[in-house]
Amino acid sequence: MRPEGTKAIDGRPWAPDEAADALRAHGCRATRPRVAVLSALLEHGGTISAAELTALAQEIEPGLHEATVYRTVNVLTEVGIASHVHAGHGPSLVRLAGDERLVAVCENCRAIVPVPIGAVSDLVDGMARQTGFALEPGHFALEGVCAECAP
Amino acid sequence: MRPEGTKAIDGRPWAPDEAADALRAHGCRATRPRVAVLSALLEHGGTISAAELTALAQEIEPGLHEATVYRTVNVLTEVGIASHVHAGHGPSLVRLAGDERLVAVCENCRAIVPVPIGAVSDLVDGMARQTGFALEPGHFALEGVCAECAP
DNA sequence: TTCCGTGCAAACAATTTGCAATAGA
DNA sequence: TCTATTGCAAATTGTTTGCACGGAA
Repeated sequence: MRPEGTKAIDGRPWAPDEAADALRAHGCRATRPRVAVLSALLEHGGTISAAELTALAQEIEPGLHEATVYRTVNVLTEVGIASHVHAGHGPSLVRLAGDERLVAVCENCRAIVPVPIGAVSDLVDGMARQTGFALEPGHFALEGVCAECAP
Repeated sequence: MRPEGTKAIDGRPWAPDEAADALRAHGCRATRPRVAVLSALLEHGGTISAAELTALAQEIEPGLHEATVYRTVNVLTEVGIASHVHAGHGPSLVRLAGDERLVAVCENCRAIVPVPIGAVSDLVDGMARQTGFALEPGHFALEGVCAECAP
């Protein structure tokens, strides 16, 4: 369960009905499947794969179909509630928008390690200055081997 | 055609029979399909998708099957001739090992932009020091919007 | 009531694998 | 010869889509 007071959508604290309210506030219908998906995402609070999100949402709404999760995630992304991260070989990951922390994924155990955003600000600035390329640090994951898996 | 004198496998200049020789030198059988795949990779000289590599190799060895390209790339990777890069949504990319330049992929036009390796050395050091996570900068691509596609 | 959204099944793309035939060393 | 490697087809995985029904607004 997400601790009370933790920042969620748009930086507001999370409340039980936030999911339905947020959906309506962003101009989406608050259907049971969508509420389940968004609640699961709020409750998890981190960066998660579609499969894991499906499993969590199905605890709230049994019978919910994985295709619905993908469609819902796409809707949430379009209206700015969620965003997705590409993580190398593995499936892409979902999280709340605004939580634009960079993540690193272990190539061995698939662990997701958050990276302080400041760690890449020089890189982003340098790329913009030298090549005009506008990096989107929230859209990709770094890869390597985590401390646990290192020999 | 790759210009004479350009660095290829192990930093040596590329020569017509290099593919077969390199395969044998690394303990692999130099079969026609493998020679075709490695020649295509040498000739291209850059970072390329499996589908593109298949097309190039089929110009040398018609009828070559895509599954063989995947298997060959895996072999080349195991023996240290090639390496692969994960590039966000798109398919993963192949290149010669030792060419560990970081690349950035445009989310809009899929252009592949090389990034000087020095651009991430601070990030790699910082991650190692602060979290023990050993980044592999050659294994993932940065993502963002290239100068051409920026508004 | 009127569409939007859902479940389902099927399509899809990228990649891997089992198997019998083939070709290097 | 004798095993590594190939082509082919089929399985896998992650994700998207067409369609007819059901439920929000």
